[in-house]
Parts: sequence; C-alpha cells; structure tokens
Amino acid sequence: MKNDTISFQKFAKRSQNQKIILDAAEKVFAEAGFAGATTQLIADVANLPKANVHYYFKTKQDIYRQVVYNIFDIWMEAASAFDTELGPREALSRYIDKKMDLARSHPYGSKVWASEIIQGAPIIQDYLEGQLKEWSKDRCMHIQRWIDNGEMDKIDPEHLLYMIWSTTQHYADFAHQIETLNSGKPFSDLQWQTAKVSVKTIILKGVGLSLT
Amino acid sequence: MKNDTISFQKFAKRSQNQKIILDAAEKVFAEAGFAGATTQLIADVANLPKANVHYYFKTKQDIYRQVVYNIFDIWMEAASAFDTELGPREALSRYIDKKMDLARSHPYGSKVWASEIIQGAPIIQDYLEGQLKEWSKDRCMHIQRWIDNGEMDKIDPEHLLYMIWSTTQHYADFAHQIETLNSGKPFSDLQWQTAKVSVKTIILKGVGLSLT
DNA sequence: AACAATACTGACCAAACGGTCAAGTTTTTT
DNA sequence: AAAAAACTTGACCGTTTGGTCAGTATTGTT
Repeated sequence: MKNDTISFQKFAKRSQNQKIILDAAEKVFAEAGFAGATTQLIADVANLPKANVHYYFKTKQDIYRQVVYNIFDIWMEAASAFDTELGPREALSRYIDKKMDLARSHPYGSKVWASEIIQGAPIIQDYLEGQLKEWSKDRCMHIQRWIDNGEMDKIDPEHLLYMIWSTTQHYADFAHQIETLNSGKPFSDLQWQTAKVSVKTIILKGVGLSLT
Repeated sequence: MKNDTISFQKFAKRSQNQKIILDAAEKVFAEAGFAGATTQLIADVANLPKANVHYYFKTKQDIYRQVVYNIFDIWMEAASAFDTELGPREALSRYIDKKMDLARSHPYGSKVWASEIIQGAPIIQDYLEGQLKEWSKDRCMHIQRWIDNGEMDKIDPEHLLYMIWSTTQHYADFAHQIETLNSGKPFSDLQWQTAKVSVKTIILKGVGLSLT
C-alpha cells in the first residue's frame, strides 16, 4: 500500500519532469530545427538548469527521438479516425476533421514532423516503412474498393491521401504564413471552422461525394 | 572591345562561382536546416575551400538570404501562371500545373522555403507582408468575382489558395515520405503525371469546375 | 535516526563552428 | 614588363555547443 504510493510518486516525479522537458523541447525543435535547438534553450523554456535536462535525457538526440515518437503516436491515433466501415463520406469527413483539429491543437508537433521528413527522416524512417506504409496501403485498398463499387469517383487513392495530409497539415506547418496573410492575427474559432468546411467541401466534392 | 570581354569575364567568374556556392548551399540548407548547415559542408559540396566560400559571401546568413530570395523569385514567376484573364478553369489548371512542375524541378528550394516558414520566416517576413500578401489579395478578389458570377462554387478563396499551395508543395517537401511509400523509388514520369492529374481533377471538380 | 536512492546543479571541457587573415597565385590593366 | 586587382587557401582564433562530473540536497526506506 505505502510501497505502491511511494513507487507511484517516484515514477510520477520522473515522468512529470520528463514531460516538462519534452514539451519545451517540442516547441524549441519546432522553432529552431534539430540543429538550431540548443539544450540550454530547451532547459530555459523548461525552467530547469541544463544539467538537469541531461539528468533525464542522455543526449539531445534522445530528447528529439522521444518528441518525434510522441508525435507519431498522436498521428496514428488520428489515423484511426479514418474508419473504413463508415463508408467514404463519413470516413473521409471524420478523418479530415480530426486532422484539422490536430493541426490546431498540436502545431509544434506537426512542425517537428515536417522538418524531420524534409530532412530525410533520419530518425523515423523505420516508422515510415512500417506502420505508415501499412496503414496507407490498407486505406488505399479500401478507397479503391469504394471506387470499384461506384461509391466515389475514380481517382488515385494514394494522391487523395497526400492531398488530405498536405492540406490539413498546412494549417499547422505554415501557420506563420497564414497568420501573416491574416493581418498578423491567428485564426479565430470561426476562421478555423471555415477552414475545416472549405477543405472538406472541396475534397469530398472533388472525389464525387457531397457533404452531409 | 577587349575591355568589354574582360569585364564580362570578370563578372562571369564571380557570378559563376557564386552560383556554384548557392546551388550547393540550397541543397545543404534543405537537408540540414539553417543551423545544421555548416559552411564547411557547403564548401565541400561546392568543391571549394571554406575560406573561398567566405571570399564570395561574408556570412552564412548572407548565403542563406540569397538562397531564399532566389526561391521567392521562382515562386513569383510561377505565380504569374495564375492568369485571371483566362477564367477560372484555365487559370487554376495552369497554376497547379506550374506549381507541380516546380515541385519536381526545385525540390530543394521548396524545402528551404518550407523550413523558413516553419521557423517563423525570420528572413523573408517582409516579402510575405508585401508581395505575397498583395498577390494573394488580388487573386482572392478575382476568385470571389468568379464565384459571384456563378462561374464556380461558393468557397472561401483564401482556403482554395492554401489548398493549392499545400498540395503541390507537398510533392517537394515530403518527397522523402512519398518515396518511402513508393517502395523507396522516386516518382516516374508517369507517376508525376498521375499526381498532376489527380490534384487538378480533385481541386477543379471540388470547386465546381471540370477538367478539359 | 541512519541509510540509500534519487534528484539537482555550478563549474568545467573537448570538439566544432563561423569567420579572419596573411601570404600566395592568377588574371587584368597600364 | 610591371603594377594592380582579383582570386585562392592553409592556418588560425574566439565563441558556442553538447555533454560530464563531483558534490550537494531532497526524498524514501528501514
């Protein structure tokens, strides 16, 4: 009983501090890139001495790796929103919704992911070749089935996926550009909603489905 | 006469070496980010001693600035393919074509641009607020006019632009991911054509226009 | 209270970096 | 042919970086 509590608290402290560091790191990596991110800056943002950061993570690469893994997990969770049992309209619609929500709630993560891919995926190549490839293949197969069934237009499923990925993530990765074109102001709730509707409308109609 | 030739050659040598350095730098900046790019590596790729690189460019930032400016110029040239006089179908179609061509021919440039924006546009903020904003406003106005004229569906012009930008640039910025999902092979001519057609088909139909 | 384990930190270090410079070579001008 | 201008480069330097470490404080266990 007491033992459990103690063990739990020990665990809690460690993992709590790790979370603080990882959150800080995600922001710093997003804004400066891997090389531009200094452990000192991560420490400053986390409000800890640099040596303390190295107490929890051996190297900068370890921190980065963990940040990227966490992002991938979140991405995979969103991926499950693409539920092929629901049929094309609902599956695509919900997936786009979910991805737009993520673009808004996890902009730093999306940026780190983008930078990682741009630079050739030195860290998460395994994941791309494994889980991502598998997931994509499966979804493309289902999309193709819908097409063969006459439930949607004949388009290349692969490129439909790319379009969804790019369009939704654009709102996170290029948020600064969008903000600049929006008179320097971040999107309001209403603007986010408009974005969501616009993306869904164009893509769904574009592949021969309609909203609602 | 002789004077002209000499002056020209002087100019040629200088600008020729600068181009070699800038080409190397574009690649290195794309693959490593600004901070991760070392002048030594740029020099190696350019096949020059590091000191020679610094003879032509005072600082790393100067090189980077020039690289980004060059990309912006290319982007602006592509932007003119969006010729509103042609009507919505042709204007959008040609613009998407041009952007897809650029994604294929200038992948490094696109990546540098993406990284620059992701990191908050420290260098080209002026351009975003100036030329890009102006261009966007103008095109959005024309798109709105088409909509008011009943020539296309009622969608938010701004988001249509974002969709075109993100989708086309995705093929450059995320080329590594796409390649991985394509069994590690770069797109063939045919695959590029399929990509182009897919993007155009979905977007044009998505906004109530048809191909051809 | 004594002990052990975990958490914390200032001071330090080797390596790598952007950038300089003086001394050379080549090219252009007179 | 000789002076000037432009180009080339190895060696060098101050600064910054990721990472270490020895010593201290805090927390948990008996």
